[in-house]
Amino acid sequence: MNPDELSPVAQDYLKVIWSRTEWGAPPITTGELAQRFGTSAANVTETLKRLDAQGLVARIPYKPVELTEAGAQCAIAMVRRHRLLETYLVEALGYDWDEVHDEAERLEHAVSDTFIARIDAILEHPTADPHGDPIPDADHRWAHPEDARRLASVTGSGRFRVLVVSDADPEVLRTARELGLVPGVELDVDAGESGAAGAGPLVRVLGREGVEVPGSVAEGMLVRPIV
Amino acid sequence: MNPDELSPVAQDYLKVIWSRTEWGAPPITTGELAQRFGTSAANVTETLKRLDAQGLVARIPYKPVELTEAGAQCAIAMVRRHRLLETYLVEALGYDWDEVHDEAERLEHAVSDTFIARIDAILEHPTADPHGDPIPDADHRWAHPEDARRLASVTGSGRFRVLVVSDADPEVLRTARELGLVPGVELDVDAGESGAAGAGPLVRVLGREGVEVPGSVAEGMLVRPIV
DNA sequence: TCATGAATTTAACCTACCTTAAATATGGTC
DNA sequence: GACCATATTTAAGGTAGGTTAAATTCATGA
Ligand SMILES: [Mn+2]
Ligand SMILES: [Mn+2]
Ligand SMILES: [Mn+2]
Ligand SMILES: [Mn+2]
Repeated sequence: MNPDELSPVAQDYLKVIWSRTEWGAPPITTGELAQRFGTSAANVTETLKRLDAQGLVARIPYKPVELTEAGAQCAIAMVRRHRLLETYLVEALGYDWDEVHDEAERLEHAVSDTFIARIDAILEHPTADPHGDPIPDADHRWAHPEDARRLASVTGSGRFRVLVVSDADPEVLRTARELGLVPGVELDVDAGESGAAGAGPLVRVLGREGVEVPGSVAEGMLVRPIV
Repeated sequence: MNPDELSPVAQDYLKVIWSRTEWGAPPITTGELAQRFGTSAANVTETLKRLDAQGLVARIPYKPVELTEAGAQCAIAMVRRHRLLETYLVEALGYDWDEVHDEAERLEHAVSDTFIARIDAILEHPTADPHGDPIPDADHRWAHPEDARRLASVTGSGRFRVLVVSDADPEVLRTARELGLVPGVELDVDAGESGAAGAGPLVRVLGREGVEVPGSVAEGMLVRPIV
């Protein structure tokens, strides 16, 4: 099913449900969806019933919701749109990486497949958005590193490369940029035992001073060990 | 009032009501709005009641509808968005002039003021869209030539310059382009008495063969006499 | 096993936008 | 001035996406 036969609300639900499990997290619950969309759990239940009736999610009452194959295909198409748009806003329109998410969140429901194909070509088929999130290609294929983990979950010490910085909170993005923590950067991490709540791990970006990474930033950052 | 506090439906109504009088035509009726949006007259009446309650139109039952000052300001902001987007799609994304209208019709409801300001700067503050329609500036000012008329209404003969080709019908745009009838072009027109219905005036583009312009194209084209 | 608190669903109600069918106002015409 | 065709409005009803409050289910700890 083509995602633009769906309402903007349906498109957003599929995208959020899919994104939840992108890095291996368990499926999303009614309450979490309500929080994410700033709406009531009652409204989420009703909306999930409609998506279930359309064959886009497999809903079991009282359980976290999962996508059907059709729902997943629509979701991936929406994720592709969202991330290509974010990339275009940064590369072609001079947006900062903490400004693009909200704009893309609206544009993704309005652009045509033609528009997406044009910016994909102009950007020369990028494989990651400004935050490091992978961009599925036109055939809905993309590469996810197996050994990604949250910086906040790193214990002990070692050398890592930054993969992704979550675009959910603009403040996290601004802080990360100030600390030099952008996708591709190499880090020496020394995280003690398991990180006291609040304070994050001690991190040294190569060629910079050591800094303590705030918990919120470490929580939103995915890294992979360098072999 | 800022137009993005309004629903897409409200935004489109204001834009269409405003556009109707842009070149001096009388205000638009319920029936014409219904036809334009492909909906029922009953639905138009209900929607106009809501716009009236919001102070955006001054509705007198059974009369053509007119905008309030607040409604006109929103309308102009939407027209500006629409025409800047059309221009950007042609200039930056390689769209053809008969493809941009539908895409802009959706994007205009999704873009932020920031987005509009960026493309306005990149395009160096254009004053006309690809069809020749004037683009209001950020202060909602723009220039309309006084002596514009429909090519279909020209009688006798004379020299004219093409101002605008209507973007309502992509087929008209393709035909106009094939005939060389694009904004800025000079024409020698010989239109006989008042044009038999269907067949349009005889037109000779400077440096080209004389051609008979189809009625639908002559109807959608605004020209001004060259002094 | 069973009581309890939290999460979830159901119920009742709302607005915006859409439909079709029926009623009504309007602008000529005789 | 009454009549008629047409445009418009009103009426009744539907769906998507919201709300709050009440009922229900689930997981869990005593
Ligand atoms: Mn969105
Ligand atoms: Mn992103
Ligand atoms: Mn247009
Ligand atoms: Mn529109």
